[in-house]
Amino acid sequence: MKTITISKPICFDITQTLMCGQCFRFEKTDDHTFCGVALDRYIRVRQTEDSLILTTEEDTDDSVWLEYFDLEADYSALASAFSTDSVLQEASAYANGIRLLRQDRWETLVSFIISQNNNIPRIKGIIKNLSAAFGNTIGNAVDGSPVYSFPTADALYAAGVDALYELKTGFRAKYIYDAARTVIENPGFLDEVASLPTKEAAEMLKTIRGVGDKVAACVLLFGFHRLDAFPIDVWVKRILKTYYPDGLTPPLSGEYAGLAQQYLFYYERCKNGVNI
DNA sequence: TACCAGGTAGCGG
DNA sequence: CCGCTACATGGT
Repeated sequence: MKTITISKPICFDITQTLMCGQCFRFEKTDDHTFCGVALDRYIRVRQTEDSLILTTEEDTDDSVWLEYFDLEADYSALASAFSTDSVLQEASAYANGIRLLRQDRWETLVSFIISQNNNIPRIKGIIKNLSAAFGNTIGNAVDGSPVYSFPTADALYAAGVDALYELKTGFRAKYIYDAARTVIENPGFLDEVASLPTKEAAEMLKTIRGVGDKVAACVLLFGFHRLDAFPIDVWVKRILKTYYPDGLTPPLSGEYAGLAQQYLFYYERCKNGVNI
């Protein structure tokens, strides 16, 4: 194991970034420390006044994590596009520590299939159980318990739909299985999605059973770093109804609409006292 | 008990 | 092209 220290850029907060609902594999262990799995590695991350301190395996260097946490982008510049909108300005002032992670595509796809009509604690539980059952052991947590990678498509396909159902995935079991079948039958599927403009990419993702507009938008935003993808869930629906009766107009329809969405989503949930 | 949770497919109109 | 509902599960 080794420890990496990264000087903390402005507009970065580890708690906001890991608790804003974009990822499901981190647990908070104290005020500023999180443990979890990213890029098939077990990591511990802690934020101090001016640094991000990251403990991980020897086989990665700083650049891997700079990229994963998207620390090289100037979020203050991105957010400046929102200053024309008073609601969004308030949300972004509150949530401006969020960074849009560059997560694994396949994991993001399955995770957001699981997310449908579900709540975040239970989504995390299902993903943990799936990983323990069909992932690979990648090390041990601080308490000694084994840590597992997210299962490959091959592993989930081999497991079969019944085994997925056993892990309390409910009606989503057949959707997860269909996603695995899709990427196995067409190994270039996710690359092709990545090559398409956002709208066409969403249509391609939606050929998988259980992937609709919202899941596709989340997969594109969190797994393909498409900052123009705009997921509309129950929270965003309420926000739109209350503050945006005229529908999606800029900046909610612009090239950074997805970042705006995350600011609004996180702000609204915190305002309503939702603990993730 | 009924309703909700980062929704979607399948149906009838 | 709507709008409506079943769908698994666990928490409140």
